[in-house]
Amino acid sequence: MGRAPCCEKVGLKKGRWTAEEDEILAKYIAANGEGSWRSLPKNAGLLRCGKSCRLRWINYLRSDLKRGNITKEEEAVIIKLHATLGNRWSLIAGHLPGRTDNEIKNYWNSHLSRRIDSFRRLGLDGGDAAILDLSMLPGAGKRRGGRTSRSVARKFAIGGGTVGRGRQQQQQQQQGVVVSPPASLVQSDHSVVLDPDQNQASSVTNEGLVDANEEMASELVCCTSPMDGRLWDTHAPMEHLLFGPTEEESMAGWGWSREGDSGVMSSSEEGGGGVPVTGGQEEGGAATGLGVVESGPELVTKGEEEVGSSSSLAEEKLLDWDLEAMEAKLWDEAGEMWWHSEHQDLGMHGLDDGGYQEEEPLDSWLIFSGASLGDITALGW
DNA sequence: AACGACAGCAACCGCCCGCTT
DNA sequence: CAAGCGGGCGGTTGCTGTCGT
Repeated sequence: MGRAPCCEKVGLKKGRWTAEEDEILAKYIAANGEGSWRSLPKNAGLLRCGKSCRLRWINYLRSDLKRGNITKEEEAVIIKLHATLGNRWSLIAGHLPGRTDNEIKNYWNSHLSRRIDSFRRLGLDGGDAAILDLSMLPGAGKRRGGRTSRSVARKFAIGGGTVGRGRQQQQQQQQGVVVSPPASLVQSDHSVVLDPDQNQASSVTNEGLVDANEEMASELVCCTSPMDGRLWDTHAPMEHLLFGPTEEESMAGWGWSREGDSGVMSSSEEGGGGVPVTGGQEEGGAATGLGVVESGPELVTKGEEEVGSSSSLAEEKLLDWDLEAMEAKLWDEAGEMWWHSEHQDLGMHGLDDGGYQEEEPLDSWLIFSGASLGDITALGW
């Protein structure tokens, strides 16, 4: 039994607002103030739904709006906050004066989700996505062959996490309930097939150590789920992950062509001393994407209450990470860890000369491994 | 020049929540 | 306590301009 509609839709105008309508609405609100949206159209003489009036005012007519030209700084804030808050656009907008949730949502869906997805596939983190430009990618500048069309996105339930993802699933995510692996990994035409069961059985288990040995390193790929931040792995060959299905989409030239070159997070000693990665809530484990240190502070499960109570703290922390302190603490508690990876060879960090970088910067690792601010908070930072 | 595909954006829709009655 | 209402939020859709063929 649904709610009654907010207004009688019969005889009401829909679609684009005209300048005349804008003027009427603006003048009415200037004289009478905001609120009473249901009765506003009638009182103002507008043939519009009250909700439509509210939306038009909040998103476009308010005087304190910036509108357009989102800066790099704002973009970075959006990316960081989205990493923790997910699609809670109103909360994100609260950190960006003059920006509305609708504007941020649209910007994310049309610009950032695509970019982040691209860089995640390359094994980079969201911060890099904020810095680097899509135009760096091969084939950039051509509009075709880029973003998945909405019809296809709907078909395969992909596309920035906004298509085909309902409120219930979002709540499950926030509460730490295990959700399905990202459809982009499961059903994409990149031939990357990630079976959750396989995930259980492979080196990155829900509660086990990341235990990648050299043999696995030749084929194991770690991916961060854009849906829930979990760390997934796949035994799909790297080139299947990174390289598009067509020549046009090929990422050739990005330095991943060497056989066996893959990003694998490893423990310092095989089977011990490493960083356990908890990926779900089964068996009582915390639902985190970050490898939570077993000997560290008590885990905080990401139930709705905890998330809600710590969200503002998390936002502040996210915007002001003390990475040095985090790193020191993590090293103290987790022991040695590093990226057993040459994924810096991508060239995006300027190491396209084939140089080997043993240690991955912690911030990259955290983001890549899907750490959320809840995780960081749980670790006591 | 015409057409189709796509991106970007404005706006709508349905659901949820808090408050009031 | 239940129902209704107002408002807010996130997801989705439809329109329009742009680009490539």
